[in-house]
Amino acid sequence: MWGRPGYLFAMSFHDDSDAMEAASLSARAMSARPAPYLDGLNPAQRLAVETLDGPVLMLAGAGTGKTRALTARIAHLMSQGRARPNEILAVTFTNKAAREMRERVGKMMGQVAEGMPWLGTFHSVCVKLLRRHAELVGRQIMVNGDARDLHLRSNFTILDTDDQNRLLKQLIIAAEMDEKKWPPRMLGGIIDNWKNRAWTPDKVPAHEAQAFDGRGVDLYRQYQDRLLTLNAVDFGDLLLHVIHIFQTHDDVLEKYRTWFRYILVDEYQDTNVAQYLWLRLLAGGHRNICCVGDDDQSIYGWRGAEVGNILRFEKDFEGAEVIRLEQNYRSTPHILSAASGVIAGNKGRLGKTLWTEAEEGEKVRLIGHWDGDEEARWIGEEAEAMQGGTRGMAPYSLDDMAILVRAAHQMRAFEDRFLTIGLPYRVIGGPRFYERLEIRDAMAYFRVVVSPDDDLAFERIVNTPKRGLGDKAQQTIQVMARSNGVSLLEGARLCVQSKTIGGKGGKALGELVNGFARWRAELLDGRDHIRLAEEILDESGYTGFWQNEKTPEAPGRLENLKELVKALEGFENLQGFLEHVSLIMDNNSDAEEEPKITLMTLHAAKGLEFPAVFLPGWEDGLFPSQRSMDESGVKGLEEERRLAYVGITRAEQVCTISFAANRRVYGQWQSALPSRFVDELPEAHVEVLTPPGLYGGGFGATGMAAAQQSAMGGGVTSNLQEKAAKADVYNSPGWRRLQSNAARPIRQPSEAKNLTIDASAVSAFGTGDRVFHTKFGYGEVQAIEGDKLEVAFDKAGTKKVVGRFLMPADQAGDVPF
DNA sequence: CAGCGCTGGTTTTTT
DNA sequence: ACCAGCGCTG
Repeated sequence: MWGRPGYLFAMSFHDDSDAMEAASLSARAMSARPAPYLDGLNPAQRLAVETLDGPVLMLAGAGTGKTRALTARIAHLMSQGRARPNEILAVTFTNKAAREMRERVGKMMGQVAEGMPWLGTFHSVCVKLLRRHAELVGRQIMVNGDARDLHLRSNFTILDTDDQNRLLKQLIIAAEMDEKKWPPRMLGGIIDNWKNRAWTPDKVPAHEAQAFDGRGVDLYRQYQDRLLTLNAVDFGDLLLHVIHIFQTHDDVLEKYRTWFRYILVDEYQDTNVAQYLWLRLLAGGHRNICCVGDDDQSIYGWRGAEVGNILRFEKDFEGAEVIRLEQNYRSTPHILSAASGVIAGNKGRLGKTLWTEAEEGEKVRLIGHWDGDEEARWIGEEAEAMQGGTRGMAPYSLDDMAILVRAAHQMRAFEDRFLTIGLPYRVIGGPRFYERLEIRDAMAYFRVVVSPDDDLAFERIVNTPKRGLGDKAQQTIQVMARSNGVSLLEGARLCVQSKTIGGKGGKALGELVNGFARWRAELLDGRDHIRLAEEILDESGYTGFWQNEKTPEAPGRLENLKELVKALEGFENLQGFLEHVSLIMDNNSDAEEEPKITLMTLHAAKGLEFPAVFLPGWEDGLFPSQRSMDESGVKGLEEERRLAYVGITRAEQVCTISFAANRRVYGQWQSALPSRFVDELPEAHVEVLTPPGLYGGGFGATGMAAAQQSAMGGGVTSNLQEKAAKADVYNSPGWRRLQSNAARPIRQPSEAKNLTIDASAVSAFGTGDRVFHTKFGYGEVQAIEGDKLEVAFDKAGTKKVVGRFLMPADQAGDVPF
């Protein structure tokens, strides 16, 4: 991209030459030749890139090229000689966003991006700062009557939620509270909330004092003390501690204010109070801060994000330049208009008008269904049909399609349906890689080897795999450790030595303790850390434990463990790995072979785009979510509306919204009205599709059959109730409009049946065969109907599944009894 | 210590 | 309807 001179110039940032010198050099270099990174930017983007001084708010609507502008701005800062790569602070929320930005700056500038150590998530930047200044965090703590001055050390560990909960549980039990009524997770949530608002225990306001049975603040303080003694922090602390350091050490703050000449913030609408304070502190000197965001896409209020931050930007940073990116490069006019129509229902927006030069394209498609199952069936068929091109549209690959749901449980209906018809799909979301049980266990082993004092990690794995060390034995270890003032591992060693724990458990514990001694010695010897990691997992019996496990998840877990060991390659040693893994590792998407339709929540879809998007479940109560409205009133509703906006604006060409009149909710059939958001869609941009059987003669035979089927399937609802439900639905404005707009049926029901099935997979099984399914585990074939097999799974019950998702059980490593 | 049955809860999720 | 987490029993 950049020619040779630019590249050389860029490299010069790495030497220690004076910045002013660099500036004039750069000015000359740049005036010689236009800056290629400015090419193709529209006027607004260009303004956002070139307005370098003072506070800038880049209001970037969906699909308006904000990442492009942001990266160009970084390139511009560097090539103008305004800052060296290491003097730019650029923060994002997710590792993914950080990685993306790094890559794009890299492409633009050559290797310079490698030299941007301060491009990262809020948390990773804070870790870096905190490791430098850990000793500034500390206080006096009373331990057994003595006042002890404790402070954090720079090799502190970062606790995951699991560690956190176990710690809180101990505190709650010690406080003699009923942990049923006052669960640790709840306390964790409260404390998290407080930390999001940058409240240390002494700053929690009085009106929150009754939290957690009036003990919340006290337990919070104890928790913080406990963390300090463990030389540990949680995620919230990363920001909190840094803020505290900045607030109490002017010299440190001043140093970073000067050092970070320019600050860039991505997704500013998602910042919480703590992040906001952090930014204000750092930008307080020169105020060269550029925040990028879109108030209309603020969907994380429930976890502390403050839309207010972005709404208040001009007040907070006086004289701020607000630049709107409004040209959309993603979606068709119909889709944009539909999205704009919906979001217009919100009050107090900063306001933007998205426009596009794109072809008009398809209208947003709206379709109502009798129930959730039928909705899933219809979307499945539509997705199949769209691969070949249907309704006069171009063909789409499954990779180009996504189904975005409000709540994760909605995905089930689709998964069931897709498994039945053999439509390949992929689910995005679920637990992150490093949150998985087996990964945390493995990491706990590594942690104990690296820091033998890590009691939380030791506790986690002392009886995993099972070593015959129950509560009793573990308490004995605790007592031994505490009375000798040593770590749990050391306490365990003493228990073995003194035969306080004997028998089978004692023997196993002895082996474990010896193991740790051996691994630690090897670690200190500088043994190859990948080998060492494998050795730890094998010799501890952890790998073997999963090998013997016959659950459907076991093979996957072993796979993950391999993946974990592979990830070690990127690090010099175990210490380095542990330091970064909790912040850096995310879902690594394995290389995909075959096209698949994507299934995910609306939240997970933010920032993504797809040519064709399905938005099912637009029913009041589900979406907007009743709970959201109950708990947060109008604010909640507005956030839901933004979620709708995010959903629609994910679509590039085809956006299909649907709702069902009846849905099984917690096992009960419930009828629902179409979402109020359906009524907010501007009619001119919506085409109403006709569901199979619903129209052309009122509630036709097929529709009724479907209704009865579902009623029978549910086994609960009477026909009368069905009719009542129907009447309700028909009274809703959305449904009435749906009817009045209903176009004649365009689509012939048969056109969707064109999926090819691997014939060999079907014939490969016979009744009575043992088979393995990656999701349902092992089972036995009960019956074969065409391409579908009825399988009685050992754990998952009887399901109808397409043959291609099955493999013979013996090939899956099943040892028959 | 493992396995079973009971209970309660059930939006969204990052770091 | 379904799952997770807990306590009881063998």
